[in-house]
Amino acid sequence: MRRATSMLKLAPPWLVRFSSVSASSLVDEFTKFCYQRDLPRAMKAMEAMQRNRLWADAITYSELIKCCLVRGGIEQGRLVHEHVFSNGYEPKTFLINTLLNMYVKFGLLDEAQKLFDEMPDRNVVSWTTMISAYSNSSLNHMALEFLILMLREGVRPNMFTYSSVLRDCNGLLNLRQLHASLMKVGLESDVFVRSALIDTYSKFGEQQDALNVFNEMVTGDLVVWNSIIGGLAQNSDGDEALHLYKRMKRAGFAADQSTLTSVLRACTGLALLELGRQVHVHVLKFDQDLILNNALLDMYCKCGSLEDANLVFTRTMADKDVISWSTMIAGLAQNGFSTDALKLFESMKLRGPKPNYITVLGVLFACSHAGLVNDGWYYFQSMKELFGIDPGREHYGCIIDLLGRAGKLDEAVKLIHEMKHEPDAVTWRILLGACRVHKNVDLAIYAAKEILKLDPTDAGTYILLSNIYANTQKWEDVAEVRRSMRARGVKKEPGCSWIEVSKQVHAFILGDNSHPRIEDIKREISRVIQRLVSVGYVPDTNFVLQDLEGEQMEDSLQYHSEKLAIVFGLMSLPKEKTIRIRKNLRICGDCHLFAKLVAQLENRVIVIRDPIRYHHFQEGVCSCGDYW
DNA sequence: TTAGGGTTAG
Repeated sequence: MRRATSMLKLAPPWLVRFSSVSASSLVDEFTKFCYQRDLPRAMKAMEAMQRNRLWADAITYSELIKCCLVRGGIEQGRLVHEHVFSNGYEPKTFLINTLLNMYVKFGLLDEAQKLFDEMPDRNVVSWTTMISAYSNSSLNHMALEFLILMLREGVRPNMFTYSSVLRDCNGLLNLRQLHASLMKVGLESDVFVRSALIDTYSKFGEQQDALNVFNEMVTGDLVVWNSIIGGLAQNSDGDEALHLYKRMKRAGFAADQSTLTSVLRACTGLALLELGRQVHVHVLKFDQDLILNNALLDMYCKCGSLEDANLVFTRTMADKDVISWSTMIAGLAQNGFSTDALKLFESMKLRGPKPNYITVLGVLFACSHAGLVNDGWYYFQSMKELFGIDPGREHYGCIIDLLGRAGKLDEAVKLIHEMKHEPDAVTWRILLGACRVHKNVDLAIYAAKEILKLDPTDAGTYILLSNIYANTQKWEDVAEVRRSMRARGVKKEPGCSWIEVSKQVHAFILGDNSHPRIEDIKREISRVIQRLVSVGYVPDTNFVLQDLEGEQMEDSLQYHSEKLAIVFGLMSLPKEKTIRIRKNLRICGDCHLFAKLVAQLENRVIVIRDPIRYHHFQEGVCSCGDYW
């Protein structure tokens, strides 16, 4: 009796309680605690059940495992695992799947794999859980391998499996095969599968396929719309992305953070500042969303409105990550505000996140832009030591630009040959830009030939090369270049400039007279040129190394697309409004001079974004420092 | 019990 009493004293209170209840009420108590999400009591009850060789039903355990995931930890999860396999109890596949999912959610792939290997019967859920786990861990080859093994075992994939595995495709062929096989079993109408298909086709740059999948949709949801809008925006088809955004709204869907991020990206690509500002109003609903705010910040930077970007960065954004800082630093540098970019980088080092690969690119770009050769070299040579980042091809590109800008062309070539990475077309184009500024024809020919070896479709480089040969009267070489262009089907892209006026985008294309006010614009250009000539403007017809990408000598200099757009801006926008233009080709020397003088004479601010650089013209100077 | 969409450079 004394012994029994002492045992009771030693035993924890819950054991005393359960020792007095029947087996079925023990399980009932456990079930109750599981559904009440009372994890500590459920765990104690489970221990008592184990002592008494009692088990509950699989759904109750699955509730307990959910509770471990939300409120507990892996230790409790492992105890559940141990219990459901104890004393010869054989858990159903459903329950093992739940445990499998638990290990995956805790990030314990090895343990999940071990359990999966030991499973007597694996069903589609078991396989899909593993496929999804590998897919989320970026082990795409494993996910695909599992799909093959699953098919070999005769387990048929369902919509869950396909929507997981689609993003693991290692090639377009693979994607088309999966697309065909899911169509055979009629799974293409599932919204998850459809959005995964759209997303994956977009990632491979197959926009038409993505659009086909989208257009076959009868009923879809917001994510499907977001997939197609996002895919188009990421593949530089901003116009189509914005068109579908309007359709989405007409179809009755309200934009969420993901939609607005993609819409902002489309505005960024098209330099549509006014539309971007309208989108900003909707962004205010999601003011804590970091990704969306970063996209907003980038939109203002790339649309050339650094005032707005600064306001977003300093006032709106409570949380900032390395992307926010990098965006702002690169934005300042690209728009010609190098000193501000470097100051911001200093404050990032003091109170911001750790800089990454892209942050350093922005910093080097700022140094190059401001001609800070020593600072650029310092950051380049110490980036590994200071920030733990190995210089990549792009960092070398900035330094080649830095040397080129400073006129150190020989050193730039030496660096290209010394760098660890194989130079690509971009590397050689940077050198070519320096040759243009410093009028080094021989080196320009060398760089142009290197570009064409790597990118035989680059129309601008063919034309540049042909112009150089024409200028030095090497007619056979001119003919050879033209032959190569024809043979490869390379065509000169006409110069095009876009300007946003009263919520409408006006496009001006060289040689195209379809704009309703084209005659007025041409008359106004003549008047403006007359005024400019009176203050000393002489049209610059030296195109040989001026015009990199194509608005040609034989075309009328006077009607280059950016001149049409600038003058249309003067005619249509109030005096205090900045004239903002986006171009598809690099700005030519004459248009650059024209813009500087117009800005001065008409007391206007003009911002032109070409494919590579930004030009802020104000009071007769350009933020690019005449280097582009 | 298993699934899909958004941000910095080039």
